[in-house]
Amino acid sequence: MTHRQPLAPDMFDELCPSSLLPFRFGDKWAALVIRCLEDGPRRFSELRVPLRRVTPKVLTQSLRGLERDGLVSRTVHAAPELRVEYALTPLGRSMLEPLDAACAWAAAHWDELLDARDSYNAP
Amino acid sequence: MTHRQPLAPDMFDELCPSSLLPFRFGDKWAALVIRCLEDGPRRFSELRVPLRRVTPKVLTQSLRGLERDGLVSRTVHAAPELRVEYALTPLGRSMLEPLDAACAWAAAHWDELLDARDSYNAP
DNA sequence: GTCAGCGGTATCCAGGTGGTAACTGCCCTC
DNA sequence: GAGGGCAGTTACCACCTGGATACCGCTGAC
Repeated sequence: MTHRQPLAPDMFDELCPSSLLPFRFGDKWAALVIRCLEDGPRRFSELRVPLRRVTPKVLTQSLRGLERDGLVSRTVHAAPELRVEYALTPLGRSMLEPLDAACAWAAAHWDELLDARDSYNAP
Repeated sequence: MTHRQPLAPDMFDELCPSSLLPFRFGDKWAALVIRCLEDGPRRFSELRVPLRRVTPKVLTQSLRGLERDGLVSRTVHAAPELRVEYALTPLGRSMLEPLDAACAWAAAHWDELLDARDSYNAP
């Protein structure tokens, strides 16, 4: 399986910072990484395109965490050139379901959430 | 609406520490608080029973966060005696859906997750 | 008048998370 | 043989979260 479209640099520009949401999947960037891997394996440098706010160190951390939990696999192709591919494992793919549920909730209640914060800060 | 059963001290003893899961809802204790409020409003001291590992400061923090996000309401009854009740708002109740999705995923894949960690730490 | 229970606060502190900046080794191309 | 891309690593640092401990004001019961 190879991937179709290159990842766009502004892929997550519209997305609310995950720190605003009342839930998190894995560490700060894990959910976005999983989204990037949704339709096929990606290389390290490929992931850095939409996640350009993340430094390589932090991206490595996040990927190692996902790998440790068996959600993402890491494959090194040494020849003909160095090529490291990250892909969702079946377990990782199964996590798209709760992730989608969370995203759907956030999309449906985003305005309520913002209103609640506003009226709490300035009542 | 009043609550039926008192909360048991060992309510969450079996539950895996949320830090082991690849996702979190709100802060460390928020998901458990929401579960406690699932079938009716509860008092501060009532919540402390199953959440006895949480100090009052931290529980207050968590409740304030949930209140700020409009997921939980706080009502003070001054008479005849001081009585503070926390309850799920409709928004908070709507969050049970993604929360259940996450719990179902965790229950279904808990063993895989543990295996993945084991084999990562000792390959 | 003292004491317990309620619903918290105040203060301090340790550890973890995320970020910056710079650097590395390897291969390939020019 | 110099430079550039790939896939990171290293060292350092700031902030935030969560926890420990102690304390507070109020009320009602004894």
